[in-house]
Amino acid sequence: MDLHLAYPDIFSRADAATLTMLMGPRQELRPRQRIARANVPMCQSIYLEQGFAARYRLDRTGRRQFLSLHVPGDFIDLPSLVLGSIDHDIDSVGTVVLRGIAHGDLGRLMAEHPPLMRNLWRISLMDAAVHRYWIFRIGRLPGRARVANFFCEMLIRQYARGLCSTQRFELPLTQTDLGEACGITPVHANRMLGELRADGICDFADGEVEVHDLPALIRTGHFSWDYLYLPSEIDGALRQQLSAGALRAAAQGMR
Amino acid sequence: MDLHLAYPDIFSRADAATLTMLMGPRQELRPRQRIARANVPMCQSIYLEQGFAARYRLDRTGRRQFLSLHVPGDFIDLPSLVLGSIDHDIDSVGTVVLRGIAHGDLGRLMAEHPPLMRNLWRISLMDAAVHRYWIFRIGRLPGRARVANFFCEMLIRQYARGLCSTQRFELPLTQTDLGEACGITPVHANRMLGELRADGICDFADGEVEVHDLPALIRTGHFSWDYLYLPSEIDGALRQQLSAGALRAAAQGMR
DNA sequence: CGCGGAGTTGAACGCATTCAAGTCTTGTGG
DNA sequence: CCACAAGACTTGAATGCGTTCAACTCCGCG
Repeated sequence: MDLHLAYPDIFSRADAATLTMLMGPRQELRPRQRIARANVPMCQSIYLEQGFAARYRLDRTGRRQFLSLHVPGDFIDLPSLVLGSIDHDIDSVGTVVLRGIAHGDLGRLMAEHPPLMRNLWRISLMDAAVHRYWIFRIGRLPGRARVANFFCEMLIRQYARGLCSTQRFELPLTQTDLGEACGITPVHANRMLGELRADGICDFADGEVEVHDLPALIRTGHFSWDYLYLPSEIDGALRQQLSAGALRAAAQGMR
Repeated sequence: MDLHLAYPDIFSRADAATLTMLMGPRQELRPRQRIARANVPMCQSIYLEQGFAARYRLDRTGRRQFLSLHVPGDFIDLPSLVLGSIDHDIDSVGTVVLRGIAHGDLGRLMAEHPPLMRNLWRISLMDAAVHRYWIFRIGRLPGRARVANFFCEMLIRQYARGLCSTQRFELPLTQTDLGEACGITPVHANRMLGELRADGICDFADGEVEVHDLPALIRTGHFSWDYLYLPSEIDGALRQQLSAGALRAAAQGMR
């Protein structure tokens, strides 16, 4: 995943090329490896070229709560660039490919080229909007809607990068991981998945979600994607797909 | 609350003075008034000179989920400076005093004085760290611990600004608001407060929290403040207070 | 072959919600 | 000045969603 493709409205091709020049070598990590550690001073930020990565905090009993889940193409660990370190751990979820960018290089580049700083800031703010939506999801939605809502986010974030269609997307989590993302137990996650499957809404297996009825998934999850700040073309494409799907469904219903 | 006092490690006295020059007139709002609206283009950011303000999202049934609660001295609505608008509403909680800073003025100032941008970015990142901790609180802690944990955050954020001692602090919320912050019902919030009171830990009434046993409050809330990125003097002062309190408690226990 | 992790399912329990009633305070209008 | 309405707080009782405990299957791997 190339930086310009990942953030088309943030990095021009030229900016993306400059940043890519500064990146260190590709580094592959296996599942459940530590990417960044809490309270350890960092000297580089990380670009998640392939794969998924989870930020999480442990509770007293040692169980994880995911704080966010990064999808391929995310520029992660920007907080450490400005704050020096982070307050939580980040692990790979599934196999990942990372590339580091030294804080020093980024600092020099931002000094020469100030708009870059604003662009990176913008990415941080979009991440923060996602954090806030997670608070809403976990605080207000019942388990079934939580899972559906989470799937919607993962679908649309990947769709926006051209990584999937609206029928199927990658999500290399175990059911336990899914529970840790949604704040429910693995057993309950399993049951909610069973319901979504039985209702013909979607099917989660083998690290993939197959979406059978996207409008129903969105409805069940009480989802709206206003918080994702999608480029307007993508937003338009999505709306079109959905209304086309609705028309098709209505036509089928009329037969 | 002066900007330098609110962010001593971010804004020097000189920077704070410059920014304060740009601020519009003080504006007082009564409780539960709209400060910023979702999806409406903003042309100014807001400094919360006095009082409390809540970001929230409504669920389908019209109930609010707080996404964050700003305390006096917070620079709020920085997201709108970079993103243009926000995806949720912000209301006053209790009476507030606001001062606006035009995005245009901020933009010019950042252009002349690049370090300022990094400092504002830093504030955004500290806010994001708080968001993440809210996910943890709501996702992993049972009701009683959630309330205690939330109180700890409110205490320490205000303590760090010199707004309170560790014995008592302002929190002009109703029990319903508290429930909306912690993701529980008003009735349950009431019961958890009753337990904390009965256990001699703290007492929440009339918009104030009286802390009777801070170590117990922290323990009950499974709280740690690593995510608040406090200036080291403040962090040190807090640790000292706590260990002094523990020693005093131990001495009393030995009598 | 046997181990361990992931997924599945049943049953009992319990935390939190919901519904409901009642108190108290505050502010407003008769 | 009092009556009354509205909102905040409190408490009880019933319900139910989600957790916990437990058993069992399936699959990949040593």
